[in-house]
Amino acid sequence: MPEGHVIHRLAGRYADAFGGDVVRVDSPQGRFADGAKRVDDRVLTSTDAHGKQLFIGFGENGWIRVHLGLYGKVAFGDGPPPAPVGAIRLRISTESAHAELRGPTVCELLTSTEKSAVHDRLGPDPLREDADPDDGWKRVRTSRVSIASLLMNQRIAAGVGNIYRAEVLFRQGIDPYRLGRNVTRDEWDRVWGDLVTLMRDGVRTGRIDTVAPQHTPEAMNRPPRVDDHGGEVYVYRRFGADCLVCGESIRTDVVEGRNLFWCPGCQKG
DNA sequence: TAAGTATGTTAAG
DNA sequence: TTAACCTACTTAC
Repeated sequence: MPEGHVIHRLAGRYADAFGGDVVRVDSPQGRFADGAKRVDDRVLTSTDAHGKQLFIGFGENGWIRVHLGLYGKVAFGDGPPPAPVGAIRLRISTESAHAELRGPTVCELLTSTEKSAVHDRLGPDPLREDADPDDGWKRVRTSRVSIASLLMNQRIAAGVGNIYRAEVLFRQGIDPYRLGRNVTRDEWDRVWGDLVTLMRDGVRTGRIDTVAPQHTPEAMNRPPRVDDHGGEVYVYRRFGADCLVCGESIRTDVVEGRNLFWCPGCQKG
């Protein structure tokens, strides 16, 4: 279950396991059988990640685009692949390693032109070197939509999902219902900078911790809750519990179809 | 055994 | 705005 950090991590894992190798590609479940056939026994040349999109490159033969959606998962293992268990959409393997993809929203083979079109409809990704936060700010500064809605928009900050949305707004003390046009440039810069820090940590650790020691705000002097996803968070899924900083009761609402969590005490105005 | 849940997106109404 | 979709796992009955 993935926000951008998971996807960038996967790009690294695929590259480490298979980069430069001739790989077997198939689709035991069958739904990617045609695409798999076209890159089977080819060299896996490179990988790329932009927001929640993962790209696995096969040189002139194109790119596999994967979007995990809500449920998608990849399981890596050493050695040749075992007999398939469950619905494996995409399996990549050599004699020394294998990777099994289950449950993605998207798994398709693209040309490089089609891949470019995907990049074009995504905004800056805090995890990419080429990201320009001004591209997101241009949309935020004039928007009559709430910042909580805007942070779900992949054209504004690609890779941000429901946990990062809730936690970054909490850390920056911003009311999630504040309209984009009422967010200051300084606040946006701080939100962006915090996303860069948090998401880089996420790539390194494989989970979302909002309290890594090097950037813990002084006010956050109590330990966060360990969420079921394995990360340590302050507001995500803590509905009804006391805020770990100010003690007020954490609230929840559905915004952009997703459960938003925030602290009415820490996030005013 | 059935229902509910999940870090997401798209298409139909 | 709502429903549909991809899968596996947990909880309720």
